[in-house]
Amino acid sequence: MKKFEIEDYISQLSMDSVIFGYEQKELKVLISKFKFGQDSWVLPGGYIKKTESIDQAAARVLKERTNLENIYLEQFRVFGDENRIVGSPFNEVMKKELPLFDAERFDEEVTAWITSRFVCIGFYALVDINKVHPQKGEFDEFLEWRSFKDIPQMVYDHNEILHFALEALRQHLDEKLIGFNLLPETFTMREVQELYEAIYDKAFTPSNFQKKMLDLNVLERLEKKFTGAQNKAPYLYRFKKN
Amino acid sequence: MKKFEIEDYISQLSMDSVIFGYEQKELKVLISKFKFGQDSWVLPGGYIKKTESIDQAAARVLKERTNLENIYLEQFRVFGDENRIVGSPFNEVMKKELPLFDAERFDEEVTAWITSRFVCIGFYALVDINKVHPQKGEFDEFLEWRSFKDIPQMVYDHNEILHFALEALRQHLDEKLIGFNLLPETFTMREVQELYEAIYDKAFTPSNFQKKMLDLNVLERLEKKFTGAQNKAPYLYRFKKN
DNA sequence: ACAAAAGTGTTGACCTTACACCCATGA
DNA sequence: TCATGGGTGTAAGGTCAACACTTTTGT
Repeated sequence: MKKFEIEDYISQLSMDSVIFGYEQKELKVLISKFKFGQDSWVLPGGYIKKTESIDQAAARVLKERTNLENIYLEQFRVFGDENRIVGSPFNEVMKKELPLFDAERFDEEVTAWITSRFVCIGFYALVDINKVHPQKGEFDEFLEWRSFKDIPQMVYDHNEILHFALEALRQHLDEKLIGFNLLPETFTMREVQELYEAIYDKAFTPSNFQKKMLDLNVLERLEKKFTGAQNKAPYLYRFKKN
Repeated sequence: MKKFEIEDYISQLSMDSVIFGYEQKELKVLISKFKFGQDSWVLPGGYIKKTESIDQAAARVLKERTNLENIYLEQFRVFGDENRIVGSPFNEVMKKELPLFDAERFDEEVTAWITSRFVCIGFYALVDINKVHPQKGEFDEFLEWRSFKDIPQMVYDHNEILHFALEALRQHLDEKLIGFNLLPETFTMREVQELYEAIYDKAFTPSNFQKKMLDLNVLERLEKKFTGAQNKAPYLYRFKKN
C-alpha cells in the first residue's frame, strides 16, 4: 500500500472520539481492538488534515467508523500531557510493529511521525446504535460496543478520556436536549428513563420523571405501543425537532 | 535578535488566554495592543513547546504576561476552523510586517510558520488584578485591562474566543468556587455580590445573596471593616482554603 | 434625629419528591 | 379476577425570591 501521507496532516495533533450508544438499558461505547500489541484497546481516532476544520476531522473519522453523517458531535477537552504518548510503554510496541505491519506505508519517517508526542482533542458523539454499521480502520482488528461499566484497560490515556467524556455528557444532558440522539426515532417514556438512569447511574421515580419530561414540551405523543405484555400499553413519543 | 526557534514548538498549534480580572465593579480582561497593523488588538497567546504540556504552556504564557504563578487556569474550548488565521485579512498584515519588524528573527521560514494555519486552545485565567504587573511581549505595543463590556474589535476570531470564555466562566462559577480568585485576600460581602453581578450582568438581592454565600460554608468572617461611611461597618471575609 | 447601608428574619410562591390511586392488558 | 406495569393526581417538604425589620455608623 502506498505511503501514509504525513504531509496531509497537522503534525502532533490528533483527535479521539468517544462514540456513545445505548442498548438494553446500558450506555455503550464503540472501542477498537487494536492490531498491535497484546490485548490493546483504543478509542477511534484520527489526525486533522491541513485543509479541514477540527469539526470536519471529527465528522470524517466518525463517518469512517460508523458510516453515519450528521451526528451529534461535541468537543469536550484537550489532552496535552507531554508524555501521554511518548511516555507510554505501548508507544514502543507501535514503533516496533508499525514497520512490520506495512513497511512501505509506514517507513521510518512515518513511524517516527505517528509515535511522536501528540496533543489530542477529545470529542464525543451520540448515535442511534441501531443505525451504526461499524467499519474497522486499517489499525483495528475489530470494533466492539462495550458497556461503559465494562471498559477494559486501554492504551495511552484513553481511560481518562472516557472518564471526561462521560462527565461532559452528564453535564450537557440536562442543559441541552441531546439525549434523544441516543434513542431511535420513537420510544416509550420508560425507555427515556432507562437511558437517563444508565447515563447518571442512578434511579428516578417514574411518575416524576414522566412529568419532568413532558413539561419540557419537546415530546409529541404518538399512538400506543402494543407490547403484548400483560399491562397497559405505553405511549410512543417522538422528539420534536421544530 | 536571534532567529525565532520554530523547532522548539509544535507547529500549527497555539493557545490564547483570556485573563480575567475584577476592579471597580467591572469584569476586566487583559488584552494586547499589537505592534502590527492599525488598531489591532489580540489576546495574549503563545505556542506550545515540544517539551511541555499544554497546561505548562498556558502557565508559562501567563507568567510571561502577568509575572504571576500558581494562577487558576482552565481550558475551555478549541478553535479549529481551517480559515481562522489563513483566511483573515490581518494575516496578510503579519506576512508583510513581521520581516520588517526583525528580519533576522523572522525570516521567510519563520514568517511562513507563524502565518500558517493554527488550531488554538483557549484558556481562561482568574487573577487578583492588584497583584498583576503586566509585562508586554515582543509583539505587544502595550497591554491593557479592558472592561468586558468595552472590548474593541479584535483580530482573527478573538472576539469569539472571549465570548466562549465568559460562557465557560459563568458556567463554572457556581459549580466550583472559583470566583474568589478574582478578589483580594479579604473582601466584604457586597464586593462578592458586585463581582457576581459583573460576571452575570444582572442584579442580586443583597439579603438573599448573603444567605446563599454563607450557606456554602466556605467563608470565614473576620473583623469589621471601618469604612468611614455613615453606615454600619461591613464584615470582612476570607475564603477558606481547607 | 436622620440617612445610609449592613445584616437578619419572615412570608409566600414555586419546584421537587414521595407515594397513593386508577387504568389498560393478558393470563 | 388478578398481577403487572402505565399513567395521573396529590400532599408534604424544601428551595428561592421578595421584602420588612433591626442594627450600626457618621452627619
